[in-house]
Amino acid sequence: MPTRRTDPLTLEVVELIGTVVARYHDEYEEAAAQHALTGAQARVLGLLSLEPTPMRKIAEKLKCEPSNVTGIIDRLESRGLAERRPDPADRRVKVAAPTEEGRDVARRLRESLHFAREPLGELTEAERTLLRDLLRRMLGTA
Amino acid sequence: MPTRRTDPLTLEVVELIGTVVARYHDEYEEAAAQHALTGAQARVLGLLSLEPTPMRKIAEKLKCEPSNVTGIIDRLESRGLAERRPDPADRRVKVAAPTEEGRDVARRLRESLHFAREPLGELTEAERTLLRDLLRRMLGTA
DNA sequence: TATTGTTATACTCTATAACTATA
DNA sequence: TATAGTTATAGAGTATAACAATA
Repeated sequence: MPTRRTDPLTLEVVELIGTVVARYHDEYEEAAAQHALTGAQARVLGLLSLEPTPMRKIAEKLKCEPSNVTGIIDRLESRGLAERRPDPADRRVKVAAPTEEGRDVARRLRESLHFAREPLGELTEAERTLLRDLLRRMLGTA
Repeated sequence: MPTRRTDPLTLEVVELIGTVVARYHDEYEEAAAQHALTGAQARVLGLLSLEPTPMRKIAEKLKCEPSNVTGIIDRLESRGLAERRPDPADRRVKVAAPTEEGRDVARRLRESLHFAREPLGELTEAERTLLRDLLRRMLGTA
């Protein structure tokens, strides 16, 4: 059972993490808006650019109901950034995939996400290693 | 001009931060939902519990248009969690303030935000100090 | 004239429930 | 029967524009 700490140091770290979260979120929305995308559209396009994905799977990754994905893909599709493909193995399934333009937008989107890349440039390699290990332990990854 | 790094170490740290952001966001929404609040309502109630705030100021803190705040405060007010008060110094201004029940909900909300408190319990004090300093430098705070 | 808050409008995201076509 | 995706619906957040009250 982990200790629940309320000392000033822990509270400061919590606040710093809150600041990181807020800044990350703001920069993500801003980058999406530069490409006339909503946050949800940008996230889905990012997913698809990694791998064409069935509608249901997209909902799982977004942690939302499958019915919502229909509209998001509709909007990406109407802008020529994504398309629905049949799954030869299961005719119920529709696999959403980025178009060539969609991949291009996703790439430029990724590049405009300076956050946590430029700021990390301020740290030495040893410091980045340290930060990685601390974050891993916080997240229970290692 | 900071260096834009794309080495594996930096990319892993970026991904870890993305994971932190996602987990933080999910836990926040979940905590809000436990009190039948949306994320936006919970954020505003949290603000008000620190200090009664004019509508316009709330919009600035939320980085949204003032017109949106009207509806959010309306919903908090209809649930008896917040109220609008006149500003004696400027009769155009309406100051939103939490009711006693609103303060109580805000307090319980804060307490249910385990994130970044329990995980930090896994770290020693020296490690938390290190993490604080690295985050500060990343954010340009120090 | 400028500012504060509101209203009206339209769009997107969200969950729920009912539907269809496949399996 | 069960599953994948859709449609229909309703609520909430968002931006924009126009408005009333006050400065």
